[in-house]
Formats: sequence, C-alpha cells, structure tokens
Amino acid sequence: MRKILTNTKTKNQFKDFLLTQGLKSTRQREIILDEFLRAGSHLSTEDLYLRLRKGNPHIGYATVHRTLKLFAECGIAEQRHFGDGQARYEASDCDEHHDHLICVVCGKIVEFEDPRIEELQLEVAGAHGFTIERHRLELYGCCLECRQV
Amino acid sequence: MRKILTNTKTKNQFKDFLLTQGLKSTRQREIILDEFLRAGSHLSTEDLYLRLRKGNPHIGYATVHRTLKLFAECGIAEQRHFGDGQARYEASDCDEHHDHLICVVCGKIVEFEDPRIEELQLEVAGAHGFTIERHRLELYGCCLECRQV
DNA sequence: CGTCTAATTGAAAATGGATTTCAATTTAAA
DNA sequence: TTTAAATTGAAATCCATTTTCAATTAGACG
Repeated sequence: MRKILTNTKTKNQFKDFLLTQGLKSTRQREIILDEFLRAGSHLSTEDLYLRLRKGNPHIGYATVHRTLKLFAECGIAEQRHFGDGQARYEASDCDEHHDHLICVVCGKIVEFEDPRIEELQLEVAGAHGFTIERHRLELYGCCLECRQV
Repeated sequence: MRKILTNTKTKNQFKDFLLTQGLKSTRQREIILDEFLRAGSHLSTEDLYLRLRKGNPHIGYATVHRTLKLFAECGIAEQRHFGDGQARYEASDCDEHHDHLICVVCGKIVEFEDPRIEELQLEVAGAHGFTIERHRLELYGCCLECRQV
C-alpha cells in the first residue's frame, strides 16, 4: 500500500517540522492533515474547510487557513493559483515537480511533467543571467471530453 | 518612429472596439490609454491610477479599473498575476507571445520568448487530449545584479 | 444647433478571500 | 501539578476588486 506509506512519511515530516520549529501537535492539525491527504489535490481553503465541517463542526476556518500555510512552509504542500482568485493547495509528491493543464470549459486539472521543457527553462534563464528558484507553467485549453460534446 | 505608429494603431483598435460595442469615446478613456501606452509595462491598476492623478486629479480609481478591463477585452492589453496579490496589465505587442522571468529579490520582470518551449507545450497538451488556448510560464529566481550584491 | 436616451463617471459602499486580533483553551516542558 | 507559550475560533480587519447610484456626458436624431 504505497499510499499509506507515503501518508505516514508525510505525517512524520509534519511532526518533525512542528518539533524543530517549537510548534505544538494538536488534534486539529492532525485532523486537518488527515483530511488534506484523503481529499484530492487542488483544494482551496474553503473546500477543505467545508469537507472538515461535516465530521468536525468545531474546526474554524482560520485554523484551516493557518494549517494549510504550515503545510506549505514545511514542504508537504504547495500553494497554487489558477486565476479564479483563490489559492489552492496540493500535496507535494516527493521531490518531483509537475505542471498543469487546465480545461477552461469544465475546470478539470491534469498534471504533467516534461524534463525537456524544464531544461529549456534553465537555458533561457541562464541566458538572461537568472538562476531559477521555482517556476509556474500552466496550459489553459479544452480537454477531449469537452470538445466532443 | 515605430513606437508612435504602433500607438496610433492601438488607439484605432480601441476606437473601433468602442464603436462596434456601442460604447462611447470619452476624454477619460483617451487620457487613460495615452498614459497606459506611455508608461512601462506590468502596471497595476493602482500604479496607473497614481500616475494619472498627477496630471488628472479628477479621474477616479473605478474608471481606471474599468478602462483597463476594456483594454483587455479589446485585446490591446493583457492581465497578468505575478503572485503579489494584484493584477498587472501589459500592452499586447501585436501577436507575439512572451513569458516572464521574475526576480524574487528586486521584483524586476524580464520578458522572453522561446519557440522551442511553445512547441513542446503543444506536444504535451496534445498527448493529454488538450487543445491550448493560452498559457502562462513564469520563472521565479534571482537576477544577476541581485546575486552580485 | 437643441433634445433625448443610453453610456459613463467617480465617490462611496459592497464584496470576497486572506489575514489578524484577542480572550479562552490546550499543549507540553519544568 | 504548575506554568509559560502556543493554539484555537469567532469576529474583526485588511486590501484589491467590483458594484452602486446619482450626476454628468456622449452622440444619435430631429
């Protein structure tokens, strides 16, 4: 069960982060991390908050917001913006980077990676004297299903 | 004077747009377009509003905002988001697309284009059944000047 | 020219997601 | 335990964006 192993690793990573930063493990943080890992990727704070409310009506929006920021800080999640004005978070799958294809009709988000593009990015940046820390590549278009309707 | 010719063309494009949409040419719209073309690219609404206020204290923020949206609608400007929480607009240079290098230290924005990357994007999208309408590629890093300090 | 209708303007208010405040609560170290 | 510091959550605040609305203006038509 690879998924379960990954989740355990992620949870430990978060615990280590809390320890080394002098922060505390709380029931809320555990619940939020559980739900975050269970839910699909690309959730907004609102999305996660609403999901959590079903089983945990006591958890506040502010706590979800702050906890997601902690996830991003400690590297187990990444914040993304897809132009609809709200931040979305996705679990960082180990060390591999990926970019996104977004269907402008149905909103579907597909992940992809292409080392050749990454290579060219480095080359272009170098030619302008830049070192790259991170990048964002999003392709907006129409998916197969939406073209067939 | 290529720049002046381009500006005339842009202005005509805007006038045509207003005509065909049943909208009106106003003094404010002319002034805002002039200042937009005169100012460098990547201005936020606030930036442009402040610049305008110097010579035209009567022009309101809402008007600048609405006019920039008109520019984007008619294709003479494009809206961008670079993650600092505010929209920026840049003049559309004819039909050529370009991407951005952003220095995370000093905020400098450099434009570039690379047909090889564009080509690979098409290929990747096709492999996932997507057609591409537009894309966004931003490389965040550190520029030469900031590394030397 | 005037007249008239619809578009425009700009100050102010509303919106909406993100963030902060603060008193009460909880964690975990001593 | 006791205690100091971190956390929580409801509410308040922030801040860019967007909308409202009464007054103004553009420009079509007679």
